[in-house]
Amino acid sequence: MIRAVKGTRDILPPAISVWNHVEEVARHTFRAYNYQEIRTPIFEETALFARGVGEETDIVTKEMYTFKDRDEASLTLRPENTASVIRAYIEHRLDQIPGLQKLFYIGPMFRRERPQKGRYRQFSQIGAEVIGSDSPAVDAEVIEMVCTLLDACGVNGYKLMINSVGTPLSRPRFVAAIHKQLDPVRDWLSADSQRRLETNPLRILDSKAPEDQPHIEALPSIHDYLDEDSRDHFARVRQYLEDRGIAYSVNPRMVRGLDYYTRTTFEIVHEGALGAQNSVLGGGRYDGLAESLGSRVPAPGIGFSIGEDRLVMTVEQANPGRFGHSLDLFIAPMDEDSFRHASLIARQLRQAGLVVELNPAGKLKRAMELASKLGARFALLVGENEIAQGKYSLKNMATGDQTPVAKDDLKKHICQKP
RNA sequence: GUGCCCAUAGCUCAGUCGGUAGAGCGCCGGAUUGUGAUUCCGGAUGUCACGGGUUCAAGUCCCGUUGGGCACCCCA
Repeated sequence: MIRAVKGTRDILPPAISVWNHVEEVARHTFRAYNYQEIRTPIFEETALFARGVGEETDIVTKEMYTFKDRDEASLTLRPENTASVIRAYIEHRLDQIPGLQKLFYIGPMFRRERPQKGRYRQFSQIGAEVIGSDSPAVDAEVIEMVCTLLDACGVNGYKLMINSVGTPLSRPRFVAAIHKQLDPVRDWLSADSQRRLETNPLRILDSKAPEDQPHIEALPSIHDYLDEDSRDHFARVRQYLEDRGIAYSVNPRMVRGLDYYTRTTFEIVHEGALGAQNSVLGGGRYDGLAESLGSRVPAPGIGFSIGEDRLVMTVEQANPGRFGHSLDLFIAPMDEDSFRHASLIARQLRQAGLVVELNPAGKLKRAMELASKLGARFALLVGENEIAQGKYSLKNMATGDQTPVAKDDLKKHICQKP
């Protein structure tokens, strides 16, 4: 038997209805904040991600699905979408369009990791980018929007964390400080952190190893090493969040795994359905990304991405069974003539916007059983008597009440709230 | 990439000391005429994940593979 490949999965009804709901809420929220959708290809030249995400990142060094095209070009299934959006921004000279570019996307990403709860090799992200401004006002609006989106999904109890990671100019000074303090004690660090000291010292900050904790706590804060502009930027972001009544905590240990982040970074975690992968959403500012991808004009930006799989898990837990498919009317014709007659009724009611299932002619008992199993709100019995009288037997499946209704009154009866 | 746990019917799971496969739910059919969700009766569930080994005999013990779960690394 051929099965879905490791780390991928089928999303079947009724689970799909939660996905649709989340996506509808997202689109609605994006529209309110004046974002427009962008769709970029699902694969790109490998160099885009290598340069955009960072040559030394885990994503690039060990998680990408990279393959050779027939002409030997190296292509990669996108592991994230920010680099692609910036590529499109540069390629189509979107800087020439008046105002900021506020773009959102929903779609699959691919990373070859070991699957576990909340982590898949093909997963979906809902994300957005605002390109063309380095104002902290934009940061605050973006963060407000993601909170609005989670609220609209009915997610409660999430925690917003923010931080500033400085700039490519200020960060090396902090990294130097980490080395100065940790190099002498490196033998006492966890094996992972000893490795990180070489590859990405910032990562040591959020190490979970118990033996690292005393050394981490002794480290200075990254905020002590921020340049003047970054410090001012961060203060204003905080001010704007407070103006909006958005609860947050500053987490100076929060470092993100992609090289392009500058200044503001943020993350939302939710305890509950998500196991160890409790991060629902992450994002940050990337003021130098466009130029590192070859833009001749500066294009500062900020963006985020929501792990849709994780958001769906959280929404499902908060509202179990709430987004099921609904069937307004099940039509049960009793014989061939009734079926042909009923098909016209079905067509009319479907055009009127109702969800209608037209059963083939057959035994009424079986039809009623099926109507019940399908969760139909109403059943419509169509037989010789009904056709002769011009009134059809409409049965409310919840109450069992059954009344004769003329064709033109059917919609009115079915649309009545029980 | 590393570690631990797991794999029996569509689903959730029993399966004793190694002796030839079971339950509940669901599914299908029936209980005379045109009425479901609630009754009663009946039926089919299956390469016991796959491959090898030990044994007279393997769902059961051993090895490998694949898949899944959880955690680490890392991230959404």
